[in-house]
Amino acid sequence: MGRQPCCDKVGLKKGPWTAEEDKKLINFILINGQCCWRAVPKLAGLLRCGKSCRLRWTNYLRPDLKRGLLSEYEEKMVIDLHAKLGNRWSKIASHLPGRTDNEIKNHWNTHIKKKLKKMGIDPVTHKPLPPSPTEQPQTPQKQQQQQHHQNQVQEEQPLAVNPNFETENNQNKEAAAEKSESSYDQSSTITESKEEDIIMTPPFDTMEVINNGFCTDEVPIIEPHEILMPCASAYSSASSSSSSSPSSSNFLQDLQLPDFVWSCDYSDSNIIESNMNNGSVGLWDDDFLSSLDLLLNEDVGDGDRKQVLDAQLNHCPRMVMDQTSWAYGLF
DNA sequence: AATTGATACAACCGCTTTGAG
DNA sequence: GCTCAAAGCGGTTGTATCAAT
Repeated sequence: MGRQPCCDKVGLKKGPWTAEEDKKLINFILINGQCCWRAVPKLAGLLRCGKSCRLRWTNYLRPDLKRGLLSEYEEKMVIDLHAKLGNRWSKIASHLPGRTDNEIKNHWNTHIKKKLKKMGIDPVTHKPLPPSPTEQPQTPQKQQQQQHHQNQVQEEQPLAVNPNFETENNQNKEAAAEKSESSYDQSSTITESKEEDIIMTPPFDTMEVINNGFCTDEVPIIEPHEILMPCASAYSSASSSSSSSPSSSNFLQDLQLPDFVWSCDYSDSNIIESNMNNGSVGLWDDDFLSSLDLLLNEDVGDGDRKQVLDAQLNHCPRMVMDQTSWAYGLF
């Protein structure tokens, strides 16, 4: 009974990925799509654990990833979502297309935490930090008043980070309503949807703090719709502004990938439509696929190339349709 | 120029959840 | 219904880079 272990861990490579390994992984997933990570290393000719391949793909190689610093808007969303969801990074990441849980987690630990502390906000509870011993301690009455005020804020100002949230909330409510209609056990359904779907009101008005006092001067203000960059330049700028391992920094240059639009703003379908209409090259456009094919199959003779390309193009629609996390799945 | 400390982020580890057998 | 591998997830570590001394 049971299955074979995911990997025997003997002779498996660890540490930073090389451009060659990235190339192999990209090539494999281009052809086969994401399936059965256990088999990926063997089939792709990698001395890596399947888990490692999955992480490398989801956190770094996935084509719909945005790179670079989080925009002010994204930071606000992260803070707000963290207030509601806690350290459930994958849940938070699901609200930020193109961002991974790992990326958000890292950004939280390195940037946002400090900023919140600087502002006198506890990054764990999202409540004002207790006064330092040098400050006058609050009387119980004052604390009660403050708590009362927070409760009022909670009641009076349902969170509205952005229109999408409102839509989501409505959708969640509708979903919850549907659930309750279809389920006899209403109480458990509601509890579950509260837990998983409904965006709860934060313990205090985070956005007020953000809007009034959030220090954003350390972060370049880039609205999501502005993040539409030629791949090569985007990566070179990202790698020049941030430190990353030699193997991972600028890996696209290592791979000598052609220029194309590596990421786009999934939050604005109009922009996507506009880009598609005006002929901007999306990642999985035929142009890209043929370019990448030329790269990845550079050792394939001209006669074989068309055959390989056709085979890959046949596979790609399946891959795109299969992966809901991918951009086109969001349309 | 060398050393040290801080920072950022990719990758790993180990626990939990999911689902196939 | 049980077992166990696969996948998912969050916490932690390792390492490259940069700035300060």
